[in-house]
Amino acid sequence: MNDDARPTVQTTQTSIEILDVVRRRDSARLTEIADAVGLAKSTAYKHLVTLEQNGFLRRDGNAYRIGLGLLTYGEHVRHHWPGFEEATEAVTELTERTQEEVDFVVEDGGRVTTLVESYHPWVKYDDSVDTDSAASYRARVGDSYGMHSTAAGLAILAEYSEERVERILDRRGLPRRTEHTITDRSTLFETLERIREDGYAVNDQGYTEGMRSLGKAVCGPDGTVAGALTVAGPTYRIDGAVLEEHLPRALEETARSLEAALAERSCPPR
Amino acid sequence: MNDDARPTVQTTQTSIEILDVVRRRDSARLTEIADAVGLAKSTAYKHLVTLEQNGFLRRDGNAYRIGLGLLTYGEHVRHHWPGFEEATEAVTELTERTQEEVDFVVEDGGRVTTLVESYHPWVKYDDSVDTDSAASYRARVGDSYGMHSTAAGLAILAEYSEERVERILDRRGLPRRTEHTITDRSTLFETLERIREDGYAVNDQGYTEGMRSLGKAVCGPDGTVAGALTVAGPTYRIDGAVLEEHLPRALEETARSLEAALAERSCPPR
DNA sequence: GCTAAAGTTTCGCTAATTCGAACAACATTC
DNA sequence: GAATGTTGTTCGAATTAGCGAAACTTTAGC
Repeated sequence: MNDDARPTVQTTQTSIEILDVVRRRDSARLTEIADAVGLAKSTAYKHLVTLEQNGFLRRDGNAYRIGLGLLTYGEHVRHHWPGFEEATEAVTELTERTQEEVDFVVEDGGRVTTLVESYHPWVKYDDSVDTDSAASYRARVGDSYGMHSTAAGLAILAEYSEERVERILDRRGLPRRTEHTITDRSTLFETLERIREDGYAVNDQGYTEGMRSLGKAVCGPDGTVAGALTVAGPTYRIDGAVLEEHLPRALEETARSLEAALAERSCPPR
Repeated sequence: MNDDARPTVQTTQTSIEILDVVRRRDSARLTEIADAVGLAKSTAYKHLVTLEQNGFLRRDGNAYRIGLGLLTYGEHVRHHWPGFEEATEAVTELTERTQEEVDFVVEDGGRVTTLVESYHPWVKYDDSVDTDSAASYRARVGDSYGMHSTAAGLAILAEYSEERVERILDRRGLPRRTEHTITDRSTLFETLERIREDGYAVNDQGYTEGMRSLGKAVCGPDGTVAGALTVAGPTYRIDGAVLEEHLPRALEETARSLEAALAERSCPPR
């Protein structure tokens, strides 16, 4: 049936789909899972046992959750990602300077994934206004987003060739998140042009209503894009001189020093 | 061949073994992987394609590494773990107070896994002495350890029934890490008795030569063990009054306030 | 430009996954 | 407290789909 070019292993695919169901529901039981992926109970059961034995799932009574084994893999990716240490320092520095939510993201498969986030005790949202929406929409390590709906993603796209951008669009489309999300290609390419002129990207509530963010691509020692730094906050604070001068300058300077750190790491001065 | 009681899915098991190989080698190529798990190249190839398509692996040229998809799962576990927020606060508080490496760990399958670690810029090791060994042996989120070789693990074991401890020992044994590791059962049970008297566990270089740590079990609202807090540092600093008075008191107080926070979370006062 | 090694595809065989049904263990309901 | 429904677990048979060997293509080294 599946005449897709690339050879795959369906059993593994099924196991992965089960993991996906469990993650999305946070907790799921056998019958529920079997229904969701369209498998016989007995088959799903065998998958669950296998995944549990390897620590990919954790069983609590008859409910399955994601297991700690996957934590080991996740942290491995982070700590072995080229430039992780330097990016963490840059995020810390920029967080202290701006007192806003700062993240470092990387592109993967046409989407951006958060690799480093502000250590949260430092970032306090004003309790008086919409704390909930702002706080609950914080980027979390491991979260991934469509590139067109985040400042960081736009900043990265602006560095890519037109055909590379097209390929990503073909694959991922331009799904709408809010009223302000860019949803057609011509607007996107105009925005990218603007970003190249300014040197940084602005995303005005394109992902979350009431949140504005700035992003700037960071190049690695080989000249290719290593990722992007992003600063985000509520619209009432990311405004005026902060939006147009203060944050762009801070972003620019931190990005530059991060690029320097990355270059130094790859060819140490000694 | 496999006459183990529990029904499993071998294909998935194979995929997991491949992931394990890639993680341990940090980066591996097709032939290398096929050899390591004892598969034909063509078979391994299909697994690799499947895992890559799902973001479990990332391909850089012909080298495979762990993919960002697994980061999503890993962070999900952390943030959905009952009491994660409270444990993070406790770790931060205890780190500031002690200025040493602090972790919160949980038991899983007879081993302990680090769920929260000190945010590292705060903890600086004295550059004058063995920085390398101490710094490189920092606990990292997702790392797991034998319970008998860490203070946190011992503290948890001391709360378990004798038969539960026996079951864990049967499964995991008492592998030696250093000259000081507890490797026989009678010594272990004596140590556990001592821990119950003192109210906290001390691990004197049982995991890493030159590192000493203290651990204290933390109970959840239901009375069962939720995890353990641990403070670790080089032997020259974890000594004398610090070892016998200051750290035990800090650990005790933080553990108590964490238990209070966990209780409050499960039955909010409103 | 040749050789060697590595990655990719094809294809038949057989082992292993799959499903359905039967069994056991709980909860729920009357 | 018996009966009924639901959920998890085991078993067996049919067939799918995972596996390995070899052919093919591409890349790397000399």
